[in-house]
Amino acid sequence: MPDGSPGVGHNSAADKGIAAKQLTAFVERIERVEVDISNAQTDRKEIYQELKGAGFDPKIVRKLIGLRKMDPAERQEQEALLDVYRDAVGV
Amino acid sequence: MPDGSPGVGHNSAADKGIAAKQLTAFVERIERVEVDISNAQTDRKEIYQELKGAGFDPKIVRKLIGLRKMDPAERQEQEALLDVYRDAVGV
Amino acid sequence: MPDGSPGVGHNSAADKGIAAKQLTAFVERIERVEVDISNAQTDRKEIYQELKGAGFDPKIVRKLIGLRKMDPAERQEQEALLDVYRDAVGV
Amino acid sequence: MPDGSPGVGHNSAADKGIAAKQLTAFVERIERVEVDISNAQTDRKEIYQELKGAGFDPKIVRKLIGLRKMDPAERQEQEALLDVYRDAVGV
DNA sequence: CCGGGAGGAGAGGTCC
DNA sequence: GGACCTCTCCTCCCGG
Repeated sequence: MPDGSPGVGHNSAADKGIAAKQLTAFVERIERVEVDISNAQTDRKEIYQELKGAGFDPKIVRKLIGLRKMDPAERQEQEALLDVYRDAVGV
Repeated sequence: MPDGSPGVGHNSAADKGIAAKQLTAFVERIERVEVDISNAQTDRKEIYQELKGAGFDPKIVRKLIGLRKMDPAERQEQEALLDVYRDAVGV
Repeated sequence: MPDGSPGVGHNSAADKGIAAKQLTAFVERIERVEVDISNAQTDRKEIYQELKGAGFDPKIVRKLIGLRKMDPAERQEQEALLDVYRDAVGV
Repeated sequence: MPDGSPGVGHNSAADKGIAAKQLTAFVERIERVEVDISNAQTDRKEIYQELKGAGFDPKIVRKLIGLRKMDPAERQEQEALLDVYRDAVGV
């Protein structure tokens, strides 16, 4: 056993220790970014509350934002097609 | 202890048995309806595949069906409001 | 023009009519199965309410049903691995 | 009409202009926080990829993180109850 | 075979 | 306190 790993002979326990450290590090990194996500989500929620207080309809605003996210060309295409379908089935 | 419950004296074990039977019954009932749900979902999926094969856009058809689910008056209201918002922000 | 299609000469309008019929048929088929889905979902919800009334915890029952859905071998594997991870990070 | 609002007499057009500005401001604020959310989500995704590359099972790690989010007392309660239920239905 | 996107389920917040 | 409804998360399916 020529290597310099900690522990001589069977070193599975040491390996497990390394893996445990690795895993813990990953988990903590994830939890950190999840804090960021959660904070931003809270911010967004507050904006929607504010917006509602100002008399805007949050549901419609969500749709609006969804529209703005789309590629303009594609959005237009889809809206045109939807109009065709609506006409076809009579909505 | 005048009742005819199985087991004399402490009958907590018997109670647990009863609860176990109850729980199993509930679980099996749920699983049965979930089979129904799953089957119907499969059916729907197949229809969408068929529809796609016929040249229709499944995504748009989903929107169409969503529109049909809405109350007509409310749908019109929301669409009108959305138009107002779109105009306001320039979408 | 020997056929009996409505419209003479160019029949794109007729084609659109055909497509409209097709689309309507698809939509109605979908809506029919969605009624089935909705009914079954309602049934399930009622069972959960009943079960809650009997003193069982619906949330845990959901997990239980999830476990029953899994392949036993795979379930055991995943539980074993989770135990390893829990031990590693100390949960 | 002593105020300095743009437009004389009926000023609904001006009001609409104000509302449009307000709405645009809200929308842009929301979109800004959504950028933050999206960035953080991307970060998390990358960590999961990295973790997977290191030989960990992402799915199980997700469960692990879910467990860590829970209140310890409540977590133990729920796990105990789940064990009871599992025993009852034989999982 | 993997990544992205859509659908469904679960959890939390809100209103009654 | 319960019921509805929304939002988030997870899973599954399709496309590359």
